[in-house]
Amino acid sequence: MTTHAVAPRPIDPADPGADPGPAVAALETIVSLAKRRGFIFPSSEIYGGINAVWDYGPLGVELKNNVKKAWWRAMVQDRDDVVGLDAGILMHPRVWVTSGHVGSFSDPMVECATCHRRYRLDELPGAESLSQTDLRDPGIVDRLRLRCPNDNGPLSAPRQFNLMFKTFMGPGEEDASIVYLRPETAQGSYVNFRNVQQSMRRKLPFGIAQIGKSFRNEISPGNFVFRMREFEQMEMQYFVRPDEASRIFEEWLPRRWDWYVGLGVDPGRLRFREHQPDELAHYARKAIDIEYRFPFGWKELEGIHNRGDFDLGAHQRASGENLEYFDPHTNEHFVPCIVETAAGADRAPFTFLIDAYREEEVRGETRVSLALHPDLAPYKVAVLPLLKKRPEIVELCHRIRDDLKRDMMAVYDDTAAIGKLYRRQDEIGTPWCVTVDVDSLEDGAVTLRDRDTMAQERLPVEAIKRAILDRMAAARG
RNA sequence: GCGGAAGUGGCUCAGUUGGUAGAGCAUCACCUUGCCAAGGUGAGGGUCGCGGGUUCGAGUCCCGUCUUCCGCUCCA
Repeated sequence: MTTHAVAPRPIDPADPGADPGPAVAALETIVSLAKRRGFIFPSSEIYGGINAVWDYGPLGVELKNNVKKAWWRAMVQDRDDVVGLDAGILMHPRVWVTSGHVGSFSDPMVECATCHRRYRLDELPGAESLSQTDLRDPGIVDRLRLRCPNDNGPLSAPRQFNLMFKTFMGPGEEDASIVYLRPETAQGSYVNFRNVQQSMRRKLPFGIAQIGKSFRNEISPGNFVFRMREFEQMEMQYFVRPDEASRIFEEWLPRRWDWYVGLGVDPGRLRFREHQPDELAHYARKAIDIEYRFPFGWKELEGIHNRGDFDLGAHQRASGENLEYFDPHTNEHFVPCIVETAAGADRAPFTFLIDAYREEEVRGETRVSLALHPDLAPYKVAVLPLLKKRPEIVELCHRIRDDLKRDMMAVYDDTAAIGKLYRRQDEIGTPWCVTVDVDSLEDGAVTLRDRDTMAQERLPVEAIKRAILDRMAAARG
């Protein structure tokens, strides 16, 4: 059951959205920390790197997996109206024709030689009604004497900007075997609508949740992992009666907002932004983004879309298969409408990282900590010896760590003085440390230290795991 | 894709008019200390993004290329 402890901010399309604000960490700081501490590395770095791809390091993959786990928990495990799916990255090529991606993802573009502005050829005055063949004709610009609307400069021949990655299915590189890497996971849910609905005996409304990689040849990737060419999505497609679509769309807004806030994101750095009619995607009836105030401005974190019956309707027409739903209560047949929540599985961890970043001046030194929600932290607990000279202390540390490891990510470290060991864990967001000292050997008690409050509590060794699990449950609310 | 800026140990940077690559932090070892980045001694780690050119000699000058950042454009 979802609670709404935090009221969503009102939608404010007039908000300029350019002010990154002073409270957010600088992008370089996050990039640097991410690399230094093993969260995110540039891909193929020893070869000079590859544009717009980043690799998750040992801590990054824990964080990202935890984010995906939290999303799956909220979306599938906690709900009885949403089921999971893991469709292929490769799909039948006709899927992308039907979805509109082949058409509007591969626009013929022309560029002005003097001002370098670019235009969709079919949107230039005088070219609106050209056929697909004409739009691909290299001589079309000269033939129609098209000039740049901005400065009347000469325009280049049309070039294809296909945002989909292509590859070849089968050993022969013939045209017939070209397939695309999916640019979104959603279509896998749509083409499996009937399979899921029938095999799981679902009645409307119900949803299909998917987490998986998608690929887009973005024109301008960048801002670290914000826009990558290979990225991961967490998408949920909710199938509804047409007369309920608007109401259900509105219901998902606060749910998704609360998910971020519940995992620790400062609501002051979140906002809703509704798409204006002229920026709506071809499939969308209504679209509202949840935006986060990144170091580089307000940017989309997640999109919530009322897609109407565009998707199943289009697939039904193109495939010739019946994708209608029969409502046993009203005896109606109809094509379900879809409310979609589409979140970035890279943007979300990125956001949690930025939002959790804390700096504090302590005696001239900068103390960095990541106030990550316990569910998201790569390590839940570090077991540390106050002194490592006594073998019994090290041995007790290992015993405690091994026991904790059965239930959570736990780590042992003894390569520095205790203060430094604590701060190392602070910097990677470990919420709790367990410290074993000489007294522990006598009284069987150890110190449990909290990352955010630095409060210490003395607990019997046997009570440590229960105490941590209780605190994790409490943090989950 | 265009324009601008920048690439030097893991990170942040210094490196004079071309003359054998440095610092701080980090990492590791040992000694010391023992609850919040303590101190001492030492060690490892860089063919200066990559490729070519000029030069007796290039981190430094020239060309190309890749990557990152900023702006424009674009953006499901």
